[in-house]
Amino acid sequence: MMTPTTGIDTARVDKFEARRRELADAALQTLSELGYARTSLREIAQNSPFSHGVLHYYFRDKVELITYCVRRYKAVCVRRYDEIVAEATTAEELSAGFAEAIVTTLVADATMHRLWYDLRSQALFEESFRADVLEIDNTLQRMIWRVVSRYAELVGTGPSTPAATTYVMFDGLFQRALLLHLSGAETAADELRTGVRHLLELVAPPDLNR
Amino acid sequence: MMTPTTGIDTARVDKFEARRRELADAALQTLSELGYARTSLREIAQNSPFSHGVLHYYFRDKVELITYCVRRYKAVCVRRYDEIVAEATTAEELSAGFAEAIVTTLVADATMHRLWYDLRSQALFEESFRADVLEIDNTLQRMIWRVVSRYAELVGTGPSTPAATTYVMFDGLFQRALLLHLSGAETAADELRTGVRHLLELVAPPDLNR
DNA sequence: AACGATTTTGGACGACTGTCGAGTTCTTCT
DNA sequence: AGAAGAACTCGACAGTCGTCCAAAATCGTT
Repeated sequence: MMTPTTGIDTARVDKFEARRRELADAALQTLSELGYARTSLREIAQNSPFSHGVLHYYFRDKVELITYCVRRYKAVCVRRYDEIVAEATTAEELSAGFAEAIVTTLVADATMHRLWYDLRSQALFEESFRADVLEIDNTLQRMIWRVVSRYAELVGTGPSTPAATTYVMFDGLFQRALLLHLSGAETAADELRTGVRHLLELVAPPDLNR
Repeated sequence: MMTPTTGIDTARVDKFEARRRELADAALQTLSELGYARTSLREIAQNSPFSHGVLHYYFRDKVELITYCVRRYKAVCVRRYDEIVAEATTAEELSAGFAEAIVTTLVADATMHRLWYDLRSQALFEESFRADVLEIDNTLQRMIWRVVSRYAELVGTGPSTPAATTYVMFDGLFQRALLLHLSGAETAADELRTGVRHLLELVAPPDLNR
């Protein structure tokens, strides 16, 4: 017979999880500011209402904290991109809306995006990060695929490129734009906008026989 | 009147530079193994015939060493890609040779490539890395552009995409393949090969009116 | 109000970091 | 051979790191 889940137990678990999230958010804040290599547990704690000791009360060690952060980042990420997927009725509308949304997040959430690329690079070295990174990549890939598929549909054709390839092309475009933007290039946003629109046309070419 | 450059002076400078290169190569070895975040000066020295103190004899501080390493990496990189640029006489030959060369370096030089992506991510946080990273990126972009231009020429058309966009698409493709390869996916190499060939066709579509 | 459990604090620990400099070894030239 | 300078070693330094833990504070229940 299983132990029934009492109300008090779930309340405790909820509170525990809430605090974990709170600490993870403070950690994400610090990580996006300093980067993985320069972020310490004490620095994270200073950007939170707690002392540094509490981190080991809610997380076994640093790896578990960072892993939890990466997973949490994904939630933020998906939400962000879900907002991007517009309910456009024409190809032109979708293309313009999508490009605009990407450019907006490039500028508004630059530090969070650079953290993502930092952690993805860490996954090249630390095996413990790989599973989560690959999962986030796949999630983003599906997002992009939905946009491109819909665009191709509106244009009256099918995507000319596999989902995986399509995603990495958009990702490469964004990554480069992020570096330029953080380097102070005012042209970064504009280049990204035209790049995205060009790429959309490329992977979903207008059906000439329509 | 300028001070004439004596033979002995240049010999000393040469020796000094030679040792700097030697130390930088040891550092690159260690960096590619451990990643930026986990590499210390002592660890670098242990992967060299010298003690850790010597690093401050040849480099002012850690930043100068790493910067020198990045610049040196570029030299290796360019050499590598220069080998890739084949003297193909047909589009098919060039496409096959280029794809094959990329797949080969993906497997053979995986740790060096992951170091590059690590350092490029660091440039998102540390301003001191940006100039060198951007320069290397531009160099790689020109390499890719040469291949794509030549391919388009052989196909009898012009590239359909600007140089910057073309580069980041190939780069995104490679970056993803590297993560998959290091994660143990045997399919990574094959996917990269087909991805590269597909992308070549995409950015330099065969001229149907020829 | 008082008790036990949970949560939080902050100091201590050993290990490691980048940096520095005094001393030793090796080169080079007269 | 011996002096002068360059090249190198290695211990010391002041910090910082992740981790742990005993004590204090807070909370929920009676």
